[in-house]
Amino acid sequence: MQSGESNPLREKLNREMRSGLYALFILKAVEELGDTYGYEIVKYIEERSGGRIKLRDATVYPILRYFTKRRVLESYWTEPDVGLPRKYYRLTPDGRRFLKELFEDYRDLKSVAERILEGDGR
Amino acid sequence: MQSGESNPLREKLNREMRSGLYALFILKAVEELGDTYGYEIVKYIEERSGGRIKLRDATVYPILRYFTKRRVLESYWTEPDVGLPRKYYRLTPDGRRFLKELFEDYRDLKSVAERILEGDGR
DNA sequence: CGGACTGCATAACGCTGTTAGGTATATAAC
DNA sequence: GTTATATACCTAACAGCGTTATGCAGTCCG
Repeated sequence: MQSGESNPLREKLNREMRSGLYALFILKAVEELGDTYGYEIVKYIEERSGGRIKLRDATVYPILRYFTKRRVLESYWTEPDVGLPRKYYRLTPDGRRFLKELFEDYRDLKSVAERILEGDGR
Repeated sequence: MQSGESNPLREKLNREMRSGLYALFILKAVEELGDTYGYEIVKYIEERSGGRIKLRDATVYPILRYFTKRRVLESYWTEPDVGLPRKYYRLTPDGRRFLKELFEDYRDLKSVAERILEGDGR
């Protein structure tokens, strides 16, 4: 994208690698930002990744609703005097624990991937 | 699985995180093993990951064919005097270059994930 | 008044891995 | 001899995901 890539197969596999981390990125963003909303999450991840991860809103909003349904997040609407209504999200206590577990899994996967791909630990 | 996990949501997100790396794991296995075949790839990855990554054959064989169609891999059958016929795969020259690129992308994603999740580099 | 940015939502689509089968040989256990 | 396990490959049906495309709507700038 920013580098002159144009290999469709490479881009496809890149998307696949990234997409598995979206849910974790979003939860982490909510943890970092405190009470926050979809659009801000997208911007936060984009900025944090140096512009390398650009989530679509059609990716983020369903994930937020999905987590809300499962009590990982909770949400509420605000009606500001000026501007559009916003739907805010924050981690529930269960969600906080869940994010910790998921983060451990991520670390574990990282070490497994390093073993397979970079020959560490053997 | 081996640890007493039984949180379906956690398992689902774990699967998603892992699945994005399958193609890369398989290509890396072919690079490491030289001429090799599906069953051996599954065992190699399982052993290399300390039993944490167990690919299904129904996952691996379609991926091998997919890469073969795109000239990343090439394949040939062997008819041993004893045992079952095997379909061997190896990297093509293009495939070798492609794997290098993909490996760079993986390293890049890893660093981006660390920036977002572990607060490195900021 | 038009464009860019903000802010949320849903439907249709394509692509993946999973699940669940099928076929087949070799070997060890009972 | 028959069952179980390991080896070795394949395909079809399904569920789930992100992408694409589209809609609505307020704010701000030129």
